[in-house]
Amino acid sequence: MTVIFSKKCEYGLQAVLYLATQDKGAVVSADDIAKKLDIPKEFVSKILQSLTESGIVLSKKGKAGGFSLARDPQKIKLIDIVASIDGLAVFNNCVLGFPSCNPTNPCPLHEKWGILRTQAYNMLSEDTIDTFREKTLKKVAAI
Amino acid sequence: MTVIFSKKCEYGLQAVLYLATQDKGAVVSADDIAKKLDIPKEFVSKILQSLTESGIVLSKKGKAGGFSLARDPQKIKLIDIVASIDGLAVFNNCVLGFPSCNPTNPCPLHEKWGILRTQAYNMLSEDTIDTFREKTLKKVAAI
DNA sequence: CTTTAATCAGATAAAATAATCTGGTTATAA
DNA sequence: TTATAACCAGATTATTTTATCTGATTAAAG
Repeated sequence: MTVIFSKKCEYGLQAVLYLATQDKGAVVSADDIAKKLDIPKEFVSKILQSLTESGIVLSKKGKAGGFSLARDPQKIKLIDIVASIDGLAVFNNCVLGFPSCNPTNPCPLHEKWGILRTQAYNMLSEDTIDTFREKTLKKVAAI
Repeated sequence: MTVIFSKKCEYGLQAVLYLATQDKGAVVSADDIAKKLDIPKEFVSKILQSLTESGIVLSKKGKAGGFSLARDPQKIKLIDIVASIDGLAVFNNCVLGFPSCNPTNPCPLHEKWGILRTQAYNMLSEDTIDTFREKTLKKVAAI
């Protein structure tokens, strides 16, 4: 099982972080990305297609084609990828699965979890992905 | 989609919290629990069966049978239910899905997420479920 | 031009999760 | 002692998620 994001979203985050380690304008094929990250090629290919539609990555067709970031890594945040793939329901839904959990009708964990989920949201929206360049390079090298 | 627990686990947590609102020794049928919580009867029934095997709840067979807590609510923590149903992998796995994410080979979010996940673990292991009695009663009444 | 290597779109398959069904056993209580 | 209402065990079905396949299109490079 995944932690909080779907596999689709995890792979999307990994792929975008990886693209952010490339030189500006560089194009990387889905096949290369899949190999570097050790994830299924066809799957990540589909995910990159959808991120292209969302305007997060650019695709270049034909021979020597592939993917690159649609904007500067200083202008992309992890929450953008999450919002595009999984959506933001995880930041609204009840951690215990109770229906309509809100301040008026809180579940027993509502307040405590509310604090954590705000922190989680911040973790994904405070930094832009250029911040993660070095760490991603190291991590990917070790896969 | 769920937040961090499977549906099975969410329902299990709800059911145990509900049992903790009952008078000591009181027996509640799976059908009653399902109705109060507005969740599928057959499904919660299976979950309660497994929680019986884990020694978290007691089952009483036959007419007027049902379920009750296997020990005092002062001795049960939410993490016990999570550990029994989903396991604790969620507190070890990489939030970005990278393989073998650890202090030696951290992903870009390793440290930040590590703090949050410790807090999440604490949230589930600090209090015993008797603490949640009042809040659960209110929440269930409003379903 | 033709070959090649890539994305793209849509269908399909496989696996995991969620939910239900069936028939059996157990125990209460009329 | 019989009817009833519950849990139990295992099988099955349904749904969602994950992953793959197929054929078409695109564009670079020989």
